[in-house]
Amino acid sequence: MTEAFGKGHHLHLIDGSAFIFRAYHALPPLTRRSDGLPIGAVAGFCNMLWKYIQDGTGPDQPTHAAVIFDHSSKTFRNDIYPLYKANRPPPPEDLRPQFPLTREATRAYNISCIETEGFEADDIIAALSCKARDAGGRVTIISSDKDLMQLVGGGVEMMDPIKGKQIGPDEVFEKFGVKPDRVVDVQALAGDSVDNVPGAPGIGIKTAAQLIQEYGDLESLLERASEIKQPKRRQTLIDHAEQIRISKRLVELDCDTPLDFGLDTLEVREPDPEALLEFLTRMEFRTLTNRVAERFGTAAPVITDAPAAASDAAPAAAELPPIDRSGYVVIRDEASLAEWLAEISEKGIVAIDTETTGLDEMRADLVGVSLCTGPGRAAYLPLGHVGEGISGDLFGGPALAEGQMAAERALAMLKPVLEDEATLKIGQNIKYDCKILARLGIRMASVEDTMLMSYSLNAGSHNHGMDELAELYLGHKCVPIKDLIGSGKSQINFAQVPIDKAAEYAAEDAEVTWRLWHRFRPELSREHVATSYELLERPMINVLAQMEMTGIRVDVGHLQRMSSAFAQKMAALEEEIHALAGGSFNVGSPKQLGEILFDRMGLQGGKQGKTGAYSTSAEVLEDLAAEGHDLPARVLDWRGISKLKSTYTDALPLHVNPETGRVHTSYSIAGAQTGRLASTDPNLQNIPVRTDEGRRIREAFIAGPGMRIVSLDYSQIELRILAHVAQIPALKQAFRDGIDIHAMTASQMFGVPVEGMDPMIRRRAKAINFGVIYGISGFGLARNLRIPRAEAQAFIDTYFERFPEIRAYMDRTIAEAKQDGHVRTLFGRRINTPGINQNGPAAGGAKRAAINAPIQGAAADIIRRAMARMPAAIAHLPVGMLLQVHDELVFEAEEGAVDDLIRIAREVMEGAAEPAIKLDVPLIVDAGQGANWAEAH
DNA sequence: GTACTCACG
DNA sequence: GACGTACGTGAGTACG
Repeated sequence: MTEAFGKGHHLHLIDGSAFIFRAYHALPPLTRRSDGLPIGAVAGFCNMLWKYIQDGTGPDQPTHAAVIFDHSSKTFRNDIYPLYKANRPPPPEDLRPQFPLTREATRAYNISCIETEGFEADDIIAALSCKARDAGGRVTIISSDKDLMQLVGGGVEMMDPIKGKQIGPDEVFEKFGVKPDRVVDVQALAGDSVDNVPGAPGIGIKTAAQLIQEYGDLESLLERASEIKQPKRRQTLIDHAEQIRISKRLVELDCDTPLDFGLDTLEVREPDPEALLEFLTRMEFRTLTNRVAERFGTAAPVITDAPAAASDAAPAAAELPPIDRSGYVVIRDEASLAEWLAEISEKGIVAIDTETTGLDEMRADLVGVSLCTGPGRAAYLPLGHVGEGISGDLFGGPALAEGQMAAERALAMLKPVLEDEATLKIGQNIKYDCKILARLGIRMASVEDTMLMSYSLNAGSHNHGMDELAELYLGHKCVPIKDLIGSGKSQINFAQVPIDKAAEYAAEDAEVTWRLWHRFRPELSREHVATSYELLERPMINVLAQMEMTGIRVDVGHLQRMSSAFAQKMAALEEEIHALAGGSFNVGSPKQLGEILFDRMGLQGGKQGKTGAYSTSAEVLEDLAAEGHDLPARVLDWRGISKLKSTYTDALPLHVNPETGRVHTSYSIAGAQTGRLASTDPNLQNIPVRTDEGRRIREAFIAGPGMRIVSLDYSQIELRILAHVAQIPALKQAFRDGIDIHAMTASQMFGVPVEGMDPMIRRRAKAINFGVIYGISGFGLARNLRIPRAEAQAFIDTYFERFPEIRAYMDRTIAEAKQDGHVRTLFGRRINTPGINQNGPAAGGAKRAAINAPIQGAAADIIRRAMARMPAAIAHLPVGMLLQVHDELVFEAEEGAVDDLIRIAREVMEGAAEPAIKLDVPLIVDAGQGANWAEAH
C-alpha cells in the first residue's frame, strides 16, 4: 500500500492545455513524415515533458505529479454566464486531432493524466492544490496562467515553464497589486477579454487593485460604492454590481471540485521504456526517440520513411503467443471489479465489448461486459444472465443467475473510467457499445474502433467483421456465436447462456480486439491512412450514435392507410393478370411469371442467368409492354405497388421503437467500399422519391409537435468533384457561373444553344455525365438511354473529344490503381483495388469501380466532414440531425430555429472540404423545410 | 443460403 | 474480335 500524501511530499501539477497551445504556437506546423498527420503540438508537448522529467532531479523534485487537461465539453461556468469564453475561437483544425495524442503521450511517459467533464483544468488544479496543502504537503503548479495565481500561498507556488521563473506571493502582488487571496476580486472588477469575463467597464487591473486595497475586499467595495469620490467610477460600480458578482464567480476557482481519486495515486513513476519508445516511434519523433533510448540504455527503434512491406509487419503480431482462453477471469464482486478498473486506469487503455440480448441497440438489454488489458489478460463481467432452468420469478420476469454483481453498482463503478477522456477504450464496431451504454447513462469518451482502422487500411480488400479480421490478421478462429446461442428457431438470447461459457466467448472477443488494435495502430501511419482514420472515420462514431438514438418520427396511421389501399389495388391487378394469363399463378414468382410469358404465351425474350431461368426484370417487361402486351404492363404495376407495400408501408411500422415512438436506423460506417454510409434496420436511404405514389411514403416521416423537418442536400456534388479532380475547364467554368450543367454538356457536344434546348438532348447529356462517373461504356449508356449501341458509342466518342481531360483522368486513375493496388480520394481515403490487374471481363468491372471510387468517395468524405462539424455548429439551437442520405442531411428543428439552422448547416456543408482542400468549383447546398420529409425535400 | 428484383444516391 | 458491362448500397420474396 502506498503511503498517504502528506508532509514531506511535493505535488507537481502541470497545466496540460497550456503546454499544448504553447507547443502548437511555438513550433512550425510539423507533420508526420509518413502520412502528413499534423503532429507539431504533440512533438512540442513531448519535448516539454521530457525536459521536465530530465530536470526533475535534485532536492526540489516532486514525489507526486499529474498533467491536467481541459475537458472538451462545456463547463458549469456556461450555466452561470452563457457567453463565458464565447469569443474564443475554436482550436485550429490541425490541432484538434492532436489533443487525444497528447493524452496518450502523457500516459506513455507514465504520468497521471486527469480531466473531468464539466470542469476546467484550472478547477481540478485548484482542488488538488487545496487538498495537498491541507494534507501538509507542498504544491508547484507548472503554468504561467494568471487565472491560477489566486491559488498561490500556504505551500502552493507556481512555476513558469518557459521563463523558468518561480511565481510566489510577491510575483502575484507585482502582477495584480494585491495578495493572492484578493486576486479574484481584482479579476472580477477588471474582467478578461480573452475569457469574455465582463467585469466592470472602464476598470482595469490598476484601478481594481487600488479599489480593493482601499476597501479591503470586493463585497465591502460594492456595499460602499456610493462613497467613491470619482462620479463615473462610482456609477459604474453601482450599475454593474451584479455583473461584477457574476464575474467573480467565473474567475473564482473552487477547492471543492469533486475528485474521484486520492492524491497518493499520483505518485511519481518511472516511464516504462518500452511503452514510451513505442509511442515516440509511432509519432516518428526521431531525435527524441534516440534521446530517450539513450537515457534508458536501450537501442533506439528504427523509424523508416518508406511504408514497411506487409511481410515486415506480420512478425510483430506473430510474436505474441496464440490466444489462450484459460486465464480469463469472471468478475463477480466489487473488489475484483475495482482491481480491474485500477489496472485499466493505470494502463490508460482497455479493449471493451458488451454482450446484449439482441442486435438492435435501441432495444437490447445489457447482459455483460468484457475487458482486456493485454494478451491473456481479459475478464468478463456478467450482469444480466438468467438462471438455468428457471422459468421466472414471482413477477413473471426471469430470475437472475447467481454470482453476478448488481448491475447498477457495477455500472456506477465503470462509468468514471469509461467516461474518462484519458483512458482509451478500444472496441470492434464500438458505436454499438456506445449506444448500449448511453442508454444506461454512460457516455463513453476517447473511443477507438478496430473495425474502422481496418476499413481505413483495407477498404476494397475484404469486409471488417471481427471474425474475419481475427482470421486474416491474427490467424485465429473465433468461437462462433452460434455455438452459444444456436441459430434459427431454437436460438436463445445471450442472457440465457451459462456465465462460464459466455465469459470465454466474450473475453476472447475483447482480447481479439486488443490484439487487432496493436496490429493496426502502427500500420495506420505506415500506410498513410492515419489522417483519414482520425478525420473521416473516428468522428462518425459519436455523430452517428447520436443521430441513430434520436431517430425520426413516423406517422404509422398514414402508412397503414396506404397499405390497405395498396392491398386492394393489388388484388384487383392480380385478378386482371390471372385473366390475361388464362389461369391462376403467383405473380410474385419470377419463375412462374417467366414460364407464363415465354413458354405459355410464346413471347420473345430469351433465357438469362446461370440458373437458366427467364429474366422478368422491369427492363424486359417494359420492352414487352411497349410492344403492346397488357400482361407484362399489369405485372409492372403490381410489382411497383407490391414493393412499396412490403418494403415500406408494411415494414416501417414494425421498426417503430415502442419506447421512443420513433424509427431508429443503424448506419454502418464500414459497409460500403467507397466511404459512403449504409443504412440498415430499416434502410432509410432508399425511401421512394422518384414516383408520386412512392413520394407519399415520405409524407409519413414527420416532425414532432412544434417542429419542422429540414432537408439540405448538395447539388451535383459528384460532377463538381469530377470537374475538380479531372481539371475540366469547361465544366469548372460552368459550375462557377452557376449554369445548367447538363444543358452546357449537350450544347458543347451537339453544338446547339442552351436556350430553347430540346429536353431529349439534355437528357442524353445528363445520362452521359452520370455515365462518366460510373466508368462509362457504350453498352451501359445504350441500355440506359434505350438507343442503339453504336449511337451510344458515338456520343461517348464526341464527349471525350470535347472534354479530353476526362479520358486523361480515367487513364491516370487506372494506372494509379494498377501500380499501387489502391486509389485515393482528395481527402486521403484509400480504397484498395485488388481485382485491377486481373485479365478478362472481370477487369472491366474493377476498372470502372476504380474510376468511380475517388469521385463517390470524395463526396462521401465531404459530407462526413460536414457531419463531424455539425454538432458543435448547431449545439445552441433546438434542433437535431436525424438522417444522412449520401448527399443529403435531414434535421428536425423547432419552428423558430428553422432559418438559423438552414443558414448554419448550409455554411458547414458548403465549407466542408476546407481547409483540407480548396475546390476549384463552389459547393452548393439546396435547402427545404416542411411538416414532413416529402415537403422538405 | 442464393438468386432475383427494385428502392435510393 | 470476343468477352461481359454502367458505380455504390439493403431488403423482401421465392425457391432449392
